[in-house]
Amino acid sequence: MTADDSSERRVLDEMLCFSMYAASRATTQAYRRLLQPWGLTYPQYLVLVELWSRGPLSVRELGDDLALDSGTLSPLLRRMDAAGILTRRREQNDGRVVTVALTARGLALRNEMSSVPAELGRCMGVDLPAARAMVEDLRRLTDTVNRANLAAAS
Amino acid sequence: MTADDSSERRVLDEMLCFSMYAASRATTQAYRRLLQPWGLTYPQYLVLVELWSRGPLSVRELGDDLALDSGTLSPLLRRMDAAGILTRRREQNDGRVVTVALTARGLALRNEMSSVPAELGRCMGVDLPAARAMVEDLRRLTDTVNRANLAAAS
DNA sequence: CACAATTAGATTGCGTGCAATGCTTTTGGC
DNA sequence: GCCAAAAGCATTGCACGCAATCTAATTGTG
Repeated sequence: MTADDSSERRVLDEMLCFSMYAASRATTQAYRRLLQPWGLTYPQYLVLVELWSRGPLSVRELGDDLALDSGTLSPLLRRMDAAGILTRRREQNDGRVVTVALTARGLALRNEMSSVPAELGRCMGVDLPAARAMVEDLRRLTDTVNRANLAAAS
Repeated sequence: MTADDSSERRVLDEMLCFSMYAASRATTQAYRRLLQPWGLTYPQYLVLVELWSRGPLSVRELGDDLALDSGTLSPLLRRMDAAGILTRRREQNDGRVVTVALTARGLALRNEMSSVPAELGRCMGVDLPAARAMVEDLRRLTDTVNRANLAAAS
């Protein structure tokens, strides 16, 4: 690796981080607009998508899927509960576990909001093969970074 | 486009958003660890990088570069000011503008923190051509989404 | 069975992000 | 010069994200 490569690396690595940071905020912004009619935020929508596809889940399972901890999920789920979208019930057989389940209203949202993914896809303007490739790259990068974070924590 | 393509599109578009969201949080987490010795957050580090490379900037110029508004930057800059990293001075010739400039301490951090980008690059495990391609893809996507957001706002 | 260790959630505290609003200063139209 | 419009920033309010801590319940070990 030449000295030029080495210095371009540094700049590019920081640009890559910033690009992901900026892209994530821009798409969250798009979601904010699309979800506004239902008064939902993007992470709340993610919870909905998980419950639609997987059925009732514990807070821990939700957190594993979305990479969010109880410090984020507890108040978020409380708000969605207050909005009548889901219920939280402590399990009988294991009093530590709280199971999150959609209400009829939460289930009904699946049809009401069926056009959201397509609308969002239009906003991004990425064709199918490119989207596949980006998802693959981002996943690999996320896995690598998470492993580095875990290794450094121990 | 077949029906299968159409349904894969929807899923993939949502996966792409989530991938960016997850990747952004994972890298921010890596930065959190690397910046901990200096008590800095990732957006604070971004402000530092901007001021290192471009010199004193107004709050507006910083906000344009980082896509952050005064609601985020004002308290952030206040904290960095309190930490002795930078100063905020209202301009004489235009009383609306506040110019942000690094202190000697803020400038000194450039050398102290010179290894941060390389450390972060290692965490991500992406080679140079792949990083270039990802930055390009993410930029284009961000631009497209931002244009869609602006168009919908008007 | 007793009891330490573990697990699942909730809570607290702090720093973003961002919409909405307010204030001050400057600019542009007349 | 006057005054409405615009620009630049600060503040408020709310919802994340996440570290740290706490509580309650369960599990594992002897």
